[in-house]
Amino acid sequence: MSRELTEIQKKILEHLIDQIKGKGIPPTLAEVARHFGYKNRATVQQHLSAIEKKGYIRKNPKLSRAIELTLEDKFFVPRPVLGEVAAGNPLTIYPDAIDTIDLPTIARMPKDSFLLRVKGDSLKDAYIFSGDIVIVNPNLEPKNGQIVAAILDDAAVVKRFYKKKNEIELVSENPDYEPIVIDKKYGSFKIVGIVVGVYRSMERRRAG
Amino acid sequence: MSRELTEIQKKILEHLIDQIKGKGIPPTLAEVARHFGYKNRATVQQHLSAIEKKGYIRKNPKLSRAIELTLEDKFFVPRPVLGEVAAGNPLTIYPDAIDTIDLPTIARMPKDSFLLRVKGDSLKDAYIFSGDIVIVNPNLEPKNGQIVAAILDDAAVVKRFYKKKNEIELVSENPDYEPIVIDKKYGSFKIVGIVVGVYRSMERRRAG
DNA sequence: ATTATTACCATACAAATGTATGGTATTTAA
DNA sequence: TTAAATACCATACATTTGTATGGTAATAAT
Repeated sequence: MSRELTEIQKKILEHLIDQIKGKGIPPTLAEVARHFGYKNRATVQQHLSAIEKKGYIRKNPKLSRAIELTLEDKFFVPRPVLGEVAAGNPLTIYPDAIDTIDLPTIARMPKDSFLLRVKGDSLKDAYIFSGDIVIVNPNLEPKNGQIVAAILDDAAVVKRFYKKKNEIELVSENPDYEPIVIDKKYGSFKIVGIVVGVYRSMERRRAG
Repeated sequence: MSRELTEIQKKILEHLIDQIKGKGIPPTLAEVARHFGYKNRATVQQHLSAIEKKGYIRKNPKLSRAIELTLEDKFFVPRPVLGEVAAGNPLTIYPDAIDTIDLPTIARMPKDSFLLRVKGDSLKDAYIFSGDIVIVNPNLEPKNGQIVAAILDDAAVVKRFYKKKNEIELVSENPDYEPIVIDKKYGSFKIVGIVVGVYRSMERRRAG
């Protein structure tokens, strides 16, 4: 028996990861069946035991929703990086995921949050460096002084946010870059979310 | 009705968090009952609805294990920091948790991993700064060049790991600090785990 | 003194759940 | 050509699950 998953098994495993990581709770057989339009739980049942035999999940018999991801043992799960973001001058953003990084399983994405890779050094005084992954939560209201990800004229920036009377000021930590001032009524500007964290893997870095 | 949890409700909520964050799957009523020695699910049922009324969890009726943590909406969950660790000169380690930080809910700890707060600047060239939280995984074998947390003479250090013939070399990123060389047979030395990630909250930091 | 809240217990029940078994059709491998 | 694996379906069954209801006892609040 090969360790390779079939296309359908792959899709089911992806769905399991999405549910477990995103919704926080593994689905039941019935729920998976519903999601894929299967008329029957037994179909899912058989796919799951195939996936389990190939070593990607572990099931705790008799218990409901007891699907564990064996991937967790490797401690890293692939996650899409939605774009690169200029901490210095804006960069154009990409329509789809530009890359996939191995985010550790400790980093469970909150619902709807996404990752951006930082390019440039304008946030180095906030200890965010080129190559770091920032975790952006789109569901929080930005408060003064928080670091936000924003879209400005179809490009993305990561900067510190300050609300003034009629303008919004986006400030770099690095004094080499001038603050950006935007009129509140300006159309091509949108706060995407606030940066709730920075993650930097130790994997690929070596001592200089 | 107050928003305060009773002692027992607090214990049950903690157990829910542990199960959801640690084991990855919310428990059933029966499982919680078993854990606390209750003879009956209805007891748990009533505690859960009390906790839900007070706003700490949300239940999806009729579905099994459908307990969501409302805490997630606040995006930060208290997590114990097991000690401080000197990136520069070693510091004594503390027997118990020295502090609790608000780790974002995105940061789900892998089983048995723990947090250490970094003090000192010897890792600044690896972009780890004083105050950063490093996530340490004790279940991985260190490879050359990886950053490890180690105990040396009852103090903890975070340094880059290199295995030589008869010695182990612990190297700081910061050239101000000399490498530490330990004979492999030396007793009071132990690798605690490898640093799988760095987390730094954006919360309490302000622009200079 | 009375009412509410808390902290348990027991019983009951419909619905959901995991699993087992058997079947069909198609594709892939030996 | 034959056998295996894949991808579905249907039916059946014991257990588990969430929930409802009712009860007791202790404590806290009014």
